Amino acid sequence: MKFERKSLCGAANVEREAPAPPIRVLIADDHVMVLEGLVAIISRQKDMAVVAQAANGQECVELWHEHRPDIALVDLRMPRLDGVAAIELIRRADPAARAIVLTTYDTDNDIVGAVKAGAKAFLLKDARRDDILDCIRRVHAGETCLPPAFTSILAANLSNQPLTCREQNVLEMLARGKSNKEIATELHISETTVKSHLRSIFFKLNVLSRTEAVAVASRRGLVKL
Amino acid sequence: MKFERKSLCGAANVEREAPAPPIRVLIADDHVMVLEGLVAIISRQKDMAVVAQAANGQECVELWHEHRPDIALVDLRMPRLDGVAAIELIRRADPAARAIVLTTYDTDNDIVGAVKAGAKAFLLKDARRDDILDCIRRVHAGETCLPPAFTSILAANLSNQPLTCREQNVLEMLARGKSNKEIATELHISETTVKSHLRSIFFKLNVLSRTEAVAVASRRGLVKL
DNA sequence: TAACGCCTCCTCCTTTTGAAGGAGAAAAAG
DNA sequence: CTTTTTCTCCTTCAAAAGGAGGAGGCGTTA
Repeated sequence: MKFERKSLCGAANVEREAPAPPIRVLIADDHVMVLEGLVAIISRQKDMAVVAQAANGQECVELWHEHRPDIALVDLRMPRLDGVAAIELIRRADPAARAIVLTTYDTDNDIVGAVKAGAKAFLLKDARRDDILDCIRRVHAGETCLPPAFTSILAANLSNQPLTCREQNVLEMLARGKSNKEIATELHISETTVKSHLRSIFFKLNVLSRTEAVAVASRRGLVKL
Repeated sequence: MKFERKSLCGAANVEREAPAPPIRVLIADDHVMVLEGLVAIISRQKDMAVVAQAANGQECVELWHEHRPDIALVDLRMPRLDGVAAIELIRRADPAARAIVLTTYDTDNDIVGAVKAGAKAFLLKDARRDDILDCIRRVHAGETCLPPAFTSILAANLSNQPLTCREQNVLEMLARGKSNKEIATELHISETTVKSHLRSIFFKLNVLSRTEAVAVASRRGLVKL
């Protein structure tokens, strides 16, 4: 505020002669409703411009190389190449690239991967108009912004040891309501082994029973319904 | 096709003199991204016009009375008044009103309620552009359209007996991973009674175990995560 | 090579769950 | 006022799940 006042005259002159260039935004989302919505919202801003739209992760990476936007808004769940992979590819080519992740679920397990991939911010799909615009401006200014709900998930997920491949298999069958015996048969292992994996799962998820494990797994998005 | 050919000349004349009035659409969704997206997509069509936008169910009903649109696109999950209730209110005032339900999940339990409330069609939020426009035109023409995934859910839900209040309580605690003993304590009933309710639940959900019950309940949206 | 994590399997033991039967009381619907 | 539904509780019994502890094979990495 003070800065603006101080240099108000000068700034006005500068703006008239050479207005600040708009923030160039790339949007990637396979949901046409969301994609179009973001385009409409962002295009309406004077200080922003949508330079490209992608419907999947692969297209997102290609268009990023073509247009070199200031900010990429990237959906987590996309066909061909998911959001995390897309962000990784982009940031491998240019570590300074700034990506904001779009996600429907604040419980999404992939947000951990997204942070590791270098995402600067998260936007839930139920974000308000101002949240969206604020977020873009802040990230463009070099800040990051994580919704409060995400902090706890990140903490939980970073501290918690990840499930091993086999444990993941067992968990998925658990979530389909299979019994130990059924799991053993389908995975071609003994029932004892299944129990063994289950104990590890219970420990890692910090639960006491298979039922609770299914509940937690479903809540955290560890298994697809 | 044959009809169009037959009266092509006449139709052309009519269109030049008095073009068919556009389909007047009301859109209700609390997600600004989706709302804006639909507005953008629909506004671009020559034969459609967005006459009002609502951010919650209450607003939706009010704006419907004010504008009397041909079609209302209504999100299921909205604050203040959910989609089902909004559609009920609207159709109570005018049984000829046509509503299309927007939903994120094709497993959403509320779709049964929406059908009962008189919804004419369903649109998943990952629908393609053409699906959306087709759906609106078909409903305006008096047709209905239900995505194939919905048919089975409707069949399952309409045939299945609903859970009693007590059974619902037990199911919710089940989904939180509680044991029979814990459920009994919290509900101030004996463990045998809990088991009794569980048997009814298993029968109604057509499952064999508590774990499977939680899996199915979570899939069908019978319990909130 | 040694340490480590992962997957596999074992035994012994306790607790929990689920099936199957019946049965009484209260409330809602007819 | 009946009938139906719902909720409550009982017994008995078999099966499933879970806890504790140990152990061998295998591949990777320090």
